[in-house]
Amino acid sequence: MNSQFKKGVLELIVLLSVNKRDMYGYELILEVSKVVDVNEGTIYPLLKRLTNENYFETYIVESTEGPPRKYYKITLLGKERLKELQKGWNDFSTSVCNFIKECNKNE
Amino acid sequence: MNSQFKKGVLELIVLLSVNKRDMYGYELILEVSKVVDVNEGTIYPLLKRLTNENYFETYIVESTEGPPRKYYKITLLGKERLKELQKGWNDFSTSVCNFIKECNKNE
DNA sequence: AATAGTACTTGACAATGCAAAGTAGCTATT
DNA sequence: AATAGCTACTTTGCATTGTCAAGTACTATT
Repeated sequence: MNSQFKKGVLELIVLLSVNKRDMYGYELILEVSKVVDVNEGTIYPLLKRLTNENYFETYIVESTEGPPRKYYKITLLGKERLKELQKGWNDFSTSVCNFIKECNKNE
Repeated sequence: MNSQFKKGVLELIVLLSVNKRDMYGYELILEVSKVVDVNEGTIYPLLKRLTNENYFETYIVESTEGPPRKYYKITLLGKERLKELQKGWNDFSTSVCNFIKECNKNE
């Protein structure tokens, strides 16, 4: 799969997921993987970035199945960012899809 | 606009455009700009890359309106690449859109 | 000759994703 | 108790692609 397509979109997918309910990193990797293939080394740094940008808050919860889990919770700012990104993706993807349709029409 | 979304997609748009008919760089910038904002410094290097990868062949045509134009013509290999990219984009964008729908359903 | 539009080139830079390696805790099997 | 395997997070170096800005150069218009 063309990994370039994912650029920027993973942020949207992660924001959407955490917006539904608080999640921890490892769980998010499994969740995001349902949509697109993704790497550990992509998600964890992304979560750190989104936390630094105040889109997420975090808290630790002990686990009986392994090491403690760092949960991510979306902030108000995060919800705004999500809204913005979602509109951005929507506009972008529909205009690309329209262009593709136009191009394939004349064949 | 989120410039990350464009990653990889500009290649698709350029391939689609040149697949319709031979075009020169400056013309392509105007064409691509109908779909998404794009920069000179993005398109020309991209055209060079696609030519190096044998997706395009080029030829020069003199112009009475300015400097000579370098036209790009898609190759057989380019057509295969286009097909592949188009399927890739299609799969990717529909799965992202489905995920977004799923997430927004429960609200 | 000065300006504006056409046309192409290039270099330094930023953002994001990937691969790989490492740390560490827990559980089950041997 | 030692090993393996799963859970969970971190970090570093790298590749790719897009942006910005500056520069070259030709043509037409004022």
